[in-house]
Amino acid sequence: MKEEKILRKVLEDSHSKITKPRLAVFRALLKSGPLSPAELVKQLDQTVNRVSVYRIIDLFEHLGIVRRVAIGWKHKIELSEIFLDHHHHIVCLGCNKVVAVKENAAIERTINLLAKSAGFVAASHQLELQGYCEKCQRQLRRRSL
Amino acid sequence: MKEEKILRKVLEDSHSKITKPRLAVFRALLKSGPLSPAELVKQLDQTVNRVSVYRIIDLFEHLGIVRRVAIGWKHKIELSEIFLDHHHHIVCLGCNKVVAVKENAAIERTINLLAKSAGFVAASHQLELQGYCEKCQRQLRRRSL
DNA sequence: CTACGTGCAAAGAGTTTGCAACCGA
DNA sequence: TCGGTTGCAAACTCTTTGCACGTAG
Repeated sequence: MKEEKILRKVLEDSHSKITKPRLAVFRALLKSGPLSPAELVKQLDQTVNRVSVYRIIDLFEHLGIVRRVAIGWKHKIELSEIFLDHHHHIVCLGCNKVVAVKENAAIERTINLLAKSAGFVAASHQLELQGYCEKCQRQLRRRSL
Repeated sequence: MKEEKILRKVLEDSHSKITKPRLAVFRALLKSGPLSPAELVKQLDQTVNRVSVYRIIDLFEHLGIVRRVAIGWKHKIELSEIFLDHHHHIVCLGCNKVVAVKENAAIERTINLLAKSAGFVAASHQLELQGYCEKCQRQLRRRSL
């Protein structure tokens, strides 16, 4: 339970209380990965009130515990890089599976150059990929025979 | 009015009618760039009904006339690559200005490699940057003196 | 004990649906 | 003319706000 220790420390440091609803939201995200607010609400139904989920997301976002990411064009909540490595998402167009891909130096370099070409200094970025996972690639090949 | 000709052709080819509301939505996007559904509704208030705006967005999306992009964690509608070059967005953290940056080969190559490292074949991608534009960079420097 | 956090009720956005009237081909 | 399209009313979903009660520190 190393992650939960970090959570407790962040909450304490900001003089926020460690409550059951907050732990429940955190655990749901830790277990299930990126979830939309609605999915979080549904998953915690009977445990945490709808409204509290929204308020906890807000708090967590301000404290840097979670961040909002775009999956497709909808946004989801996921634990921030305090808990997870800097990564991006690739969504399989065949089976909708979401896989995390680790950030690497090449990407970072290329992105900084891209920003520079527009006269910008890059501060942060998000990248989202769509493609086909190995399993779905095989299925596609079989179908096209 | 070259773009409008393309629009007319796409609508005709799909046996959809060329109507005033549809032209109005298209022109708003052409003039203003990425807009959220709500912004579109507001901009077209008194011209096109709220509900019709949503239906037109839907139609345009299915016909590939527009696509939904994540700006911040909210989504906006923008004309698709039939009308615009493949590009990404960089948002200035100082003044919120959104600038389009053109796609280049280096990015594409790096992204394909990234997908490959996860066993995926990349089909498409979106990249969103945040940073500081030239003007805001200068202001930051001045302030920190 | 006290202030912060939660749940409930209800208000407010944003989005969708059903239906009659309208209009582009 | 006629079927697709629009506008209006209303339903529905998602998110925010106000307030009294509960609870962590």
